[in-house]
Amino acid sequence: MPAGRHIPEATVARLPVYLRALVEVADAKMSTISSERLADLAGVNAAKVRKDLSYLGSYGTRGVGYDVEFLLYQISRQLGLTRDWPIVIVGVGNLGHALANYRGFAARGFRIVALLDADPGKVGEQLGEHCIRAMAELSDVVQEEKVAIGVIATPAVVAQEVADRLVEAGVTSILNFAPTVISVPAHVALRKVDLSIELQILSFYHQRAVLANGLAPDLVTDLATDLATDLATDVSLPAG
Amino acid sequence: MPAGRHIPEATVARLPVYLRALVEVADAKMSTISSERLADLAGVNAAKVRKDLSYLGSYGTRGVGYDVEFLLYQISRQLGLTRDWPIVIVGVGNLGHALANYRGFAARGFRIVALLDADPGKVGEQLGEHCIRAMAELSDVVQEEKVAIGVIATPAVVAQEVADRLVEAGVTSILNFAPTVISVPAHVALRKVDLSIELQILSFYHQRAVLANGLAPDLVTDLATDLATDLATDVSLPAG
DNA sequence: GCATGTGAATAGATTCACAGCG
DNA sequence: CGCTGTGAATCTATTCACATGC
Repeated sequence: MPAGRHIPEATVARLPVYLRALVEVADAKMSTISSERLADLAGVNAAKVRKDLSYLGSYGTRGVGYDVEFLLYQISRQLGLTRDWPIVIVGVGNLGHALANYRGFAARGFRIVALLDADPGKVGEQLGEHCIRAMAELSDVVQEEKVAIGVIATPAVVAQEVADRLVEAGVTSILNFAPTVISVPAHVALRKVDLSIELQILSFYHQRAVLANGLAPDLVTDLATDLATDLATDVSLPAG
Repeated sequence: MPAGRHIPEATVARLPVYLRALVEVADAKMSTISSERLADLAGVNAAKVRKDLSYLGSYGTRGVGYDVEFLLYQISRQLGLTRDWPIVIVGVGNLGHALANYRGFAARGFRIVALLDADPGKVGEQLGEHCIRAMAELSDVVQEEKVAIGVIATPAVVAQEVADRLVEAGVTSILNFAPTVISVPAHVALRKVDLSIELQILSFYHQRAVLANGLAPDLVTDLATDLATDLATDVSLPAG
């Protein structure tokens, strides 16, 4: 069967994980791999691996497994990683810095072609092999370098404006690290990474576990407060 | 109705987004908000907001909306944000640096109590108000400060070992930034943030869009290659 | 024999649409 | 009348279980 259309979102999100596992397996000179082994490496179960891979086509061999190199190529191709993608990073604070130095991008074909910042004090500063450029140059850079993806690493307050300017300049995919919701036209792909939200989600499950294990003497007071809260309707909030 | 049990995972993941929106709304001195308005601010639709909030309890008023302060408190409480959570960050490279300086953590009650690194060259170095400590101190710090959450910002190769040591020291929630799958006992909550995976997912949708718009003359060659690939079975892979 | 590939079954999330209530 | 709260309907994702084919 020639690769079936419409790969589910959840599957797409797992392909990069399989890809990484396969790179390791290939480095270890294994030439085939079973769905079960790949599942272990990817931290999922074997049925999911098989279903996911079946969306790409029937690339395995029954009784044997998947050819590692072949699968590597197919997944790379699906993810569009057989070519380089030029990216720009807007906002060179702590996070922008870390992103600019992050070797994982280059390793997967994401080539940083420019670092931009609105702060005139930063413009001109050298960072690795890049010189920080002014926001005014955004449009030119995007056009000249055919930039596909823009990364927003600015403070939240300016994130929407930066997104607008990226879109205006012709960028059609955006990765947003600013801790705020931004909106873009329908034709622009948008993903977000929010560091403090991840911690808050963890906090939820952590608290849940603590409560479940009865290990939280100091939570008892809070439960009392909660009860009061459920009965009363007016509550003053500890400053957020 | 007193708050119903079992909040779905997808809902939990959105609560922090609502929380942030509500903080803004509260700052703007609005005292009530409709599901529709909150949905706009959070970038979702109104039905979802109502369903999500209904899992916390019936906290709205028909014909009016939700009381902003009250909702803020209820969500904070569910997320366990009415108290401080001591966290440790392991690995003070580029990312660890950025995380240590990230103000969003403190703003939500995540108090960094220690920065640790395996590199003896870094130990002793001052970073903000923290002095980088040796890995050997992990266990003591976790115990003394009752650390709830460990953040892994190390290279991938040592991430599993760091996770093991965190668990051993008594940490029950882990946020992993290292680009690798790690496994932890069932009682430990684990979340991951993978920067390069996000870009790869974007790349998929980007490529998809480009193909759909017929804007990719240089992809034609690739399609030919694909076809050949589908017919042949042996393929050499551009180095990953 | 053994591991893939996949329909069918189940579980989970989203959306619809409207009854219920301030 | 307006907006919440929620069953029912729909859509998406996961898991099961086994026929299929090397």
